[in-house]
Amino acid sequence: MMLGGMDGKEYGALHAAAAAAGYAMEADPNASAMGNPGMGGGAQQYGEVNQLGGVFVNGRPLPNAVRLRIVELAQLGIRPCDISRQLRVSHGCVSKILARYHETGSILPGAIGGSKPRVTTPKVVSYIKQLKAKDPGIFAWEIRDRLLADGVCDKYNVPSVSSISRILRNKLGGALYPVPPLYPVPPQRCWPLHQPYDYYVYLQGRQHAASAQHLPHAHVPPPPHHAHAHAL
DNA sequence: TGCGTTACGGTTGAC
DNA sequence: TTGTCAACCGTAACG
Repeated sequence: MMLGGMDGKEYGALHAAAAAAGYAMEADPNASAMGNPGMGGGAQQYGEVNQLGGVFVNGRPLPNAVRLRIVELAQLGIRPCDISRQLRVSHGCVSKILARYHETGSILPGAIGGSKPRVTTPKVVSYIKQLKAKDPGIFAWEIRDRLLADGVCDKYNVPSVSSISRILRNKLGGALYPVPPLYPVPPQRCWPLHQPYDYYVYLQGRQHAASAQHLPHAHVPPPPHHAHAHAL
């Protein structure tokens, strides 16, 4: 099937994204819950009904097929409000999915759940131990600077001063290695706030790792150019 | 009327 | 095993 207004390349890319998403209705626990027109949905299993009469599962992403359909219809030049009515998905949701598609090139929902990757890896801890052994009076923030300067960590995964302090206290033993006061402490920021896209990619990879194993390769959306423009 | 934004109640998964 | 936390979700409502 070829869609008007969309060349083969675009359409192929769209479906590649869907394929990478798993796009297996059977594999999606929500898929059969969608009894909406145009969704290819099966029998209603569970879920709530929105104002448009569409079925959704609160807290769970729309099935990939529906997400794909939204993008397809938009590519055909159909207005978001019409897509919303046709698929019985709230216009806010349509707007969100299209905005994400335009930004990342992916129809995939974000990774739900999980927590950020650990920054205090064994390598980092061992390096901190070395620094502390060489200079027992070193400040936590100095250690942090050294981790950056020596390339052990980058600005996105360097532990916070308080984390370093905790490592010194817990893993090195406060009695043996008295921890100097943290002050003066240079300004710092927390990891997820200034580099959300890295985390997005990390979680997305993690979440889809299982399903992507038997796919040629997962679709990795291009980094949004302003991913952290308003993240702070 | 169309649409971007946001509060809300919910789910998820690592720690 | 259980609870917490911080990410995500879609809907509904507002401007």
